[in-house]
Amino acid sequence: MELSNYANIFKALSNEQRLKIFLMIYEQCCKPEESQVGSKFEAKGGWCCPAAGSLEKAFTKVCDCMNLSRSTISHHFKELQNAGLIICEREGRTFRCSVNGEVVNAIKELLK
Amino acid sequence: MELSNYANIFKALSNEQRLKIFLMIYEQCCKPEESQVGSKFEAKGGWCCPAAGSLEKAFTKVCDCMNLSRSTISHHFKELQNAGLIICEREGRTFRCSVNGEVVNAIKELLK
DNA sequence: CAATTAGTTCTATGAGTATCGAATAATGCA
DNA sequence: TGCATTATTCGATACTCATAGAACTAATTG
Repeated sequence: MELSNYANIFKALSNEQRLKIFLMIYEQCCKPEESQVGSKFEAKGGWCCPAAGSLEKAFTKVCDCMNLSRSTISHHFKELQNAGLIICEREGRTFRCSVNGEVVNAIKELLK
Repeated sequence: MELSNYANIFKALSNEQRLKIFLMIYEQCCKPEESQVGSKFEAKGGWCCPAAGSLEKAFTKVCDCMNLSRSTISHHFKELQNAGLIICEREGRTFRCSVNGEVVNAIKELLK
């Protein structure tokens, strides 16, 4: 991976609101046990992660947790996807979202 | 550590030039074996890391490797220090610089 | 097909960032 | 003490970013 890719990943995580969005998704997808109890984040009606490793209705749920307009949140999702940090697939009217483990590992490798 | 601290750390690494500066210092301080041979970065007259874990004349050396004005590089050093990623101490006319392991570990912990 | 729900795109705006060159300060040496 | 070296600060500029609201598109459901 190029230096510029790493810079883009860090850029995606450099905004506090966007970092929060990423961590919500990360927590739900990669640490579901922790997240059900005492999560730093709260979703109306609970989070629920039916398929392991991914989060259904991710956009909707994130919107419910944050004081940002939907357009801004949409923009942040795009940035996270462009950086390769998350992967979203349409599921009817909503999105199922998962974390790209390879990218997360790349960060860990860089700082090994 | 607060979410905003993490965001600041990522912000410091989000600019490609600044990331390069950080990685030069990181490589010299934390992976000296690798860096002496076949480093991605080159310093006039070699790097040399007399005291383990720190890099002498860091600013000067970084300036020699990069096509940026000294004022810009100075600014980038400040950002890296403010984020807590590096620690610089004056040594005569130059600076000895080291990586703040705690902050690096905090990133790894966040993505554990 | 009409109505509803979910998310996107466009446009505007204020704030922040990267960069440089010039002026300035700090340090050590002759 | 004066000079050279090293780094910082200042001011300007062009650029990027975060954000909201309005208009729009896509999918589902009655």
